[in-house]
Amino acid sequence: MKETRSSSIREIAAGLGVSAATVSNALRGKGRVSPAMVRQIRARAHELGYVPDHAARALRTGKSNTIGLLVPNIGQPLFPAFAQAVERAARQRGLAVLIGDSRGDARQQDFEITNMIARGVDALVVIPTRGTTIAPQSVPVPVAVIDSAATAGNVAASDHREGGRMIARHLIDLGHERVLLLAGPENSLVARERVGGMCELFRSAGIEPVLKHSDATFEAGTAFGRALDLHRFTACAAAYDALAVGFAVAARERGCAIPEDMSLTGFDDLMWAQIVSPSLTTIRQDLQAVADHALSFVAGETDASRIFPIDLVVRESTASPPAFPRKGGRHAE
Amino acid sequence: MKETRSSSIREIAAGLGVSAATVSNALRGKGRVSPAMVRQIRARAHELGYVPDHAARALRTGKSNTIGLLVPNIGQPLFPAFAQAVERAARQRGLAVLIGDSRGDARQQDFEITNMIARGVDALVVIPTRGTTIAPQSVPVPVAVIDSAATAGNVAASDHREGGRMIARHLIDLGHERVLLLAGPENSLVARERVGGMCELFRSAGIEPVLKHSDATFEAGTAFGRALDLHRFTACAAAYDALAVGFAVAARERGCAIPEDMSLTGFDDLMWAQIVSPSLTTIRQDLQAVADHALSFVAGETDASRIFPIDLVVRESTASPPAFPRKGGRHAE
DNA sequence: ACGGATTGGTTAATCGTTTAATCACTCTCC
DNA sequence: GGAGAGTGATTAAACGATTAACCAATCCGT
Repeated sequence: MKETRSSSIREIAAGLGVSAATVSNALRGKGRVSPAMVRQIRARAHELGYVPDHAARALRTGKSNTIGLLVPNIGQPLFPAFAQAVERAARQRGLAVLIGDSRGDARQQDFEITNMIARGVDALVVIPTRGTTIAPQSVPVPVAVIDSAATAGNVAASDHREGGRMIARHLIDLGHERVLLLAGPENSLVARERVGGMCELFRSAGIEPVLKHSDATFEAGTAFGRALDLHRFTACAAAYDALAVGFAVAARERGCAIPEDMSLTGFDDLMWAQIVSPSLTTIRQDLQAVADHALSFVAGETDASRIFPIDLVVRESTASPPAFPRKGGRHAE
Repeated sequence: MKETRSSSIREIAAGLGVSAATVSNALRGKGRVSPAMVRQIRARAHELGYVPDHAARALRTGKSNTIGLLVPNIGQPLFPAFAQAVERAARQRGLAVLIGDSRGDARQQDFEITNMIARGVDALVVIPTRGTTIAPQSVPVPVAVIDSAATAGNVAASDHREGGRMIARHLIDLGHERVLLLAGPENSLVARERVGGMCELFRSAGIEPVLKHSDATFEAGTAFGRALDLHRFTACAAAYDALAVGFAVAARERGCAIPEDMSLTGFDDLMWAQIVSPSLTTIRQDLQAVADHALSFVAGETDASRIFPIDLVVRESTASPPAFPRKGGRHAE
């Protein structure tokens, strides 16, 4: 009982006694067709519920009006949010989004890219999986790589380094001097930027943070929270929210109060950040802006690569260190 | 400097002095081609980096090897997890996934559906947005609707009703008699099933829960936690994890300890559930199983609709009520 | 050695749309 | 009234892969 599949352009043409070309022209407002005819054709097309065959158009024009979006792992909380932003930006331009998940695997990433190319996407938006890099010249369509500002060929990114600086400045202003830095994966360019920004400012303030590398997971955060000697630090700055939240849980288990005994910061402003208790001071990216720019890049509207400002979101997890003359206090600006 | 775009089938044919048809046959192992020729053709195709033009193939065969996935809101945490499961199931079948987000809007949902049809998807997997329903006969491709078991035309679903029963049984076994039920949106079929399952069992145990409807959001949970008289209840069962977590935060603010003063349960086992403190007793769906069945349905491998079992995950947020002779205790089975 | 099957291929049509090239008119202007 | 300029359409050739129909050999059994 499946409905009769949508009528072709020739059906409309036949019904009106004109040629297929005229219908095509009328529908798209090109060529030379009398206004009266255009109206008739449009009306009939609408009446028949005509929708152009995408494959045929793609074959003829070489454009599929589809872009590919490749994320490292859509299971991780930040990427769906980004996918949503890309999807919105794409729809505004009449583009559909083919989604791919590289599952943190470089080979899978390559496979997905060629697969999407084969499927005729007009462009790609890629968030490279850790430790990998995309060579745009090896891909026959425009590619917007979204990674760190320092990555060669990067097209759009948040200013992770400045975000790192903001976190460090915030902690320094609060009076912290002994800080633990959960630095995330060593081979992540984004993490490197974040950590780089923090270290830069800490050092310029005469502070040498203690760096710990790990995966960017909740569990890794928990492990550090359990293993480390927490009394050595008055603040812990994590390169990812997940690390921070994991650390918080373990710290609380050990009777370390946040922010009273130790301040804690994250990075990304995942949904968790507002929910956990105490709510997390963190950095928020403007994902929609990044996505919009990526789309306008692959659409050829600009050829500039851009770095987007980032926001410090101060919540409850940061305060001045225990024995510190209050300067700002708990809900510091 | 974009690479020369991939060669066509005729290019291979010309280079080997055979016809295009033979190349097509050789590449796909159909028709009659000598083994030697097949090898030659395959070799040359590989050497030229040939990839079949997807649009052309789709036009000719009417199959795009692409499915559309439509979710209500990819920003909400459960759907990305599901999208990942669908994507995996699709890849196993060599299908790509076109993703759409109906943003909780029925009109947008319809628009996305026709849009995807127009793009030639072979099938659709749809999680209907609340209060809407999909009429498969109005869609010219196979559709797997994933909703509640009770929905007409539903193809794959978790057994939300049984999940509700499991929660209720768990709370009853612990000895709770005064229970608050955060029932989620009234027009959500899934929520209705969950709540229905709980009520069914509570009532059969002589318990009449207090129902409160709202959005399935963290904020709504918080609002209830602030507004209600918590002393009236020994347990709160929420139809969604987000509601439960929101409620927990507000309850704690008011000095209500979970699970000592009140037990709390969620639904969905979002990542949060293990992270919040106390960790949340909740229900977990087997998303991969649901996704796999949806795919095998639209692939025509089965025409049965299936309901999948669901798991109770007992964590720290449930215990026997305050003045109750211990039966199970805090970490009850 | 001859009719029929089998093998290895070719031809040509087709999917639905776009687009350059062309055509048949009707105006207009001197 | 005839040359050009518009106007409103038509024709036909793509786009690249698939596939039914056809054809030319070769093989086999009797």
